[in-house]
Amino acid sequence: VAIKRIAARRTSPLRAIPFEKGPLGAVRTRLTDRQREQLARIGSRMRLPPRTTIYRQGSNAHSVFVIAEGVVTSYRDMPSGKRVVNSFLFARDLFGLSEQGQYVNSTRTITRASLYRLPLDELTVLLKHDSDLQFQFLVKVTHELRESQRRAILVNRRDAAGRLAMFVAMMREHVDAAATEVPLPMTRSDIAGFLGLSSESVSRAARELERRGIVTFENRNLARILDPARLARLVASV
Amino acid sequence: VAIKRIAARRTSPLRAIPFEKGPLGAVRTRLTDRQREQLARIGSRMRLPPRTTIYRQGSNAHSVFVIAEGVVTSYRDMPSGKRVVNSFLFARDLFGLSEQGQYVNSTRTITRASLYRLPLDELTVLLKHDSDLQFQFLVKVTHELRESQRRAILVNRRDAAGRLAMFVAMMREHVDAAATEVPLPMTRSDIAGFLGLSSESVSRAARELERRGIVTFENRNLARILDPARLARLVASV
DNA sequence: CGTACCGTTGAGCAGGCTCAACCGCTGTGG
DNA sequence: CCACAGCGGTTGAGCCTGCTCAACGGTACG
Repeated sequence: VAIKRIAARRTSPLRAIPFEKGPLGAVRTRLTDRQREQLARIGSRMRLPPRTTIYRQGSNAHSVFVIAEGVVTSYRDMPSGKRVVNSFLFARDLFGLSEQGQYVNSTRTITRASLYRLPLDELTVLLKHDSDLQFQFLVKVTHELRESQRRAILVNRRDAAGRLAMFVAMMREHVDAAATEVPLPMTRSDIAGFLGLSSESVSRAARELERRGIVTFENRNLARILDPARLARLVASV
Repeated sequence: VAIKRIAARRTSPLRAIPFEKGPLGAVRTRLTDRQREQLARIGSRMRLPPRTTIYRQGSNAHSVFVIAEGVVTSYRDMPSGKRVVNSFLFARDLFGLSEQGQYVNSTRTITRASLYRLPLDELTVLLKHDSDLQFQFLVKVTHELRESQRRAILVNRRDAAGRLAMFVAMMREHVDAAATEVPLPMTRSDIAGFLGLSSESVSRAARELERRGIVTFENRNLARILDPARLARLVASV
């Protein structure tokens, strides 16, 4: 069943921006049917309900995961009790970073999610034998690195409203660069952990953006962009 | 000349922690003589004086670089004039991340440096043909990603002294995990940009660590760890 | 030897954190 | 179907820490 599901996908299961521009780069972001089939052969599909821990930091790393559907968060619990959210992951994102055989972060579903689980040892062999496929992974990890750096820049801002504006803009990209409705499936605490703010500050920042008429937060899981131009200016004014 | 220099190296030109533990993982962190030779064939060596810009953000990305010797900083200048330092790079580190044909960060030497320049198009071809070599790059980029996440955690700390302590501990790793003398070749501004602090706060944090008897800053480019145990505790208390 | 920049120190301010109380939604069980 | 319990979210008061602006000292490089 899993094989059929992956093989049937027309779009690539991995999402990333290529190293290079141009037609060659564009081609590289997609997998061939044969590669999809190979991944499906070693992988298995998992369906998980919301708020389910996938693995914990420090546990033995056996697999890498690709999201077919749903939203996942990658985070670290610090000794102080604070939770740092590294990233929110969406369809076609890859996760399961390990170091010396152990996962470095914990991951948990936010929405109901469907994942492909790729055993690490088998994936390693496959990547060594298929350099095109491996190149996809290289591009993907490189993309993650850039995203991580973007987050670092985001957190450098002093003002909470600016950080939240950047966050809304980032989430917007996952729907459509021109979308006005932006779903925020994660909790305010998750957002706070990602932005390096307290959840109170996230609340206040949300109210601030509403006061300024830039974004409204219709309910806890939906933001609406009222003034795209001013949002863009605020985001750019780092 | 460049070919000889790379081929002569006994240690791998790339530094990273492998995905997996065990002997297999250990082997993977090293390149074969043939791979070194191949990299040398497409690459050229550059020697640069201190404080020399290697490339600027937004310029056309033609090459990837590997550091043979010296220290390099990767940073972004923001519209507000603030400079965010993404990373400090040392011997065997890889840099030259690009997106759609353009470099995403600027890079500059801190000390005198010796670099291997690898043209991107030739490197791409080489990686596609040598999946073992490509695997090294994959491991390397993955390592960079983890480092970037570590920095994100670091910056989440509220206290300047704690951030600076983590920084000193990080720099210490580049010498020896047990070293008491830690060279800091970069300026206070560079450190501030990396830690997400003002340079004044870095100064005050340095004074604070001295006051507590944990670290002394003997001169602008050398820190001495006085109390490793308390430093470790401070670093861990995130 | 001079000069410009790096680094340090001080004063005052602003913004985010903490603690605390309250509100509102959601989901569960009777 | 409704009531209640619990948690996520919001709002307020006061504190704390890092930022800004400013002046001064030191050092490295031309």
